[in-house]
Amino acid sequence: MLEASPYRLLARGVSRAARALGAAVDERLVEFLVSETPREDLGDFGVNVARFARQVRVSPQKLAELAVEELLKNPLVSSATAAGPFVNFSYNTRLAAKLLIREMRDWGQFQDMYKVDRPLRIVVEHTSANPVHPLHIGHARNASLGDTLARLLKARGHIVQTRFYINDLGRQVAVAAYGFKLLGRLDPPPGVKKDRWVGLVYAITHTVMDIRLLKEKLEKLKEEGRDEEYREALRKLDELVADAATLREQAPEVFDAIAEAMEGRDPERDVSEIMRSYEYRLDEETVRLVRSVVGMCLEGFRETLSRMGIEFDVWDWESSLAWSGLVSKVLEAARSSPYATVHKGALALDFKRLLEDEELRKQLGLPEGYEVPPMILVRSDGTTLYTTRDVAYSIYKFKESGADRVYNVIAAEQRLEQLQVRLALIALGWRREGLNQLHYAYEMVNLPGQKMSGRRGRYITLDELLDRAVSLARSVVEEKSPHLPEEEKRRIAEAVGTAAVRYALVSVSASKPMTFSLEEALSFERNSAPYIMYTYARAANILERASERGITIDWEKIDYSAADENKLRRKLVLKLLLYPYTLVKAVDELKPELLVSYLNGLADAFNEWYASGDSAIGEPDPGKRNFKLAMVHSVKTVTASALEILGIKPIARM
RNA sequence: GGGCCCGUAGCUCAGCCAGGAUAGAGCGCCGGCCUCCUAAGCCGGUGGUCGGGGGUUCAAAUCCCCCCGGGCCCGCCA
Repeated sequence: MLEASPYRLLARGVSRAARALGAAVDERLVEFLVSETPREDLGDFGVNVARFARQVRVSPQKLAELAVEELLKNPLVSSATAAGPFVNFSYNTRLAAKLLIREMRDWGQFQDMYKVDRPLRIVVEHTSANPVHPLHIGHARNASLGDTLARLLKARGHIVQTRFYINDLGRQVAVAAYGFKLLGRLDPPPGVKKDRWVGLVYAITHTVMDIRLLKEKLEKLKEEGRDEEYREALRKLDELVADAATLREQAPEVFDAIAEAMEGRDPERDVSEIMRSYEYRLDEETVRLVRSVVGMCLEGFRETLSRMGIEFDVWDWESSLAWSGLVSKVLEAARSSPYATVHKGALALDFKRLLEDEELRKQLGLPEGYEVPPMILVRSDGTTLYTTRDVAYSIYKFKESGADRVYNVIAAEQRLEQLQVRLALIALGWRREGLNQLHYAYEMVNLPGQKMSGRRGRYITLDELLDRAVSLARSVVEEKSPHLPEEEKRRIAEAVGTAAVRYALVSVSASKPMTFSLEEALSFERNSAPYIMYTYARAANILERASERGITIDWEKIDYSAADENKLRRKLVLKLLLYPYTLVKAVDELKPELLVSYLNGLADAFNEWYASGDSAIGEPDPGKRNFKLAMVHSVKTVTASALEILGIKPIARM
């Protein structure tokens, strides 16, 4: 069926015509240029062959005519014409329908068709949120993209493993742990979700510390008479105090307990001490404390992510990596490396000479003269930096999983860091790893009118967002399907609400900053998860109603001529025919949004046909009824498949 | 100052890598459609100097250069 796609048909036609003229054209390129014709009378699909004609040294018209001859040899092509430089053709709908429906009947075989010949072992690392506050909308974009990427690659036949990197050696975790130490207890108050609790303690601790620090700075500025800076700092203090007040409102006793316990201490030193003790495992009490705090947060993450259908194969602790000695190994390699340097008095790697390698620059896609600042590896207090540990983690990911390739789904703002890690790998002798670790970058998500800050506890959590989505979905269910049992209404609302969020997040290209509007994601109209799910439920319902009346599809007695009888049926058949090709393209280009827009188009075609009143169940002719039901079955099957890949569970009723 | 990403209809976005046939969706707005397999649906209408200016080309939303606007990066943060 992949070969029956218009892309392959035209590519083969053009390439054979060119070969007859003694030249070869790049079939991939032809495929890229295929498009639907702008007008029905021109045929179904076409391609402009002007650029290939130049290559073959004939006129575009001539090449187009030859390609037409080639196309006409294929029984799937009912007509083909040359229109100027364009080669256009129309499908033999009956044959296309027959091919389609036969493959759809045996779904397993259908799925095999878009698998690669040689599967790769691929790791997708995604989400990896700092375990110090609940997940927010930005993490949701990361998680949705990452999980969908993994599902896409799996559907293509690759062996995929998803991993979450628990970043527990950073300063932020130490601050959170410090807060809990000052507070003297771990457990959240009853009814408070664990990650929310960690987030609150973290924000309070961080903010109280910052206020202390800023006050000290203010005194100094006042003494030194630096008025302008003083006023600037004073304004900042006002903001901080306002944030602190908001935080205190949420949990006055907790706030006061932490603030009081901090009196007379040196919080900066305390936090550094926690970091050092933890990274080098100097005392078990600190280890237990940090692990407990992080563990609470992760439990919250898991809960939230599972609502979106996201689970991980492996959770990697950054600390375990350090304790295993792998980080030290990287440092040793760095010290004896020809790229080692001292930058601002600290051990660092200088990539200048590495980047002189033109071949390497090309492989990494870096232009000539591209500069990368030196990468500092160790702080003066002896602790390592995130980037350094990330180098060790990269090696670990490849080694542990036997991966051929690793995708890191990480915000675009970390581009430089991700590049430095790759360069460090290459510089230190892990060349294969460096070349095969790819950064899947995505831009930020904005909520209209929101400014978020984890440090200050200013954020809308993903939980809140999902809850709101579900409750909106709930009210629609109540309105549209009041007769359903309570339990089912609840299930539908949960499925639809969470799916709407997930779907919206992968429908915009990763490279674009997006504005997430819950209202739009939940518009429940076209172009949304609810619309697609509704379409699926509709198809499922037709088959259900049919079987209630004792009507089942007799696959041996399908009258394929029915496919030709009206435009809407025809359109639907052709749309279905495009699925495998679309899926392959979405995987190979790492663009889940292609699958999203395909699903929209398929749902449109199905709903148009449905609404035209061309009833399947009401069809008196058995052969034609078999055809229509088989078509409904195909829509249901393809929709379910695509939704699953997007991490959305279709439901039969809504 | 240097670098990366984004700018397409009132709003949210496809299309740009791989240049070609009157630039596509959805939302919004206006007007229709439930005795008929689920109306979370369908049909019709409305709406665009593709940020601006140059260039390359038979042909530019798409390629190149300059400029403007927005975001991000250039930490002994992650």
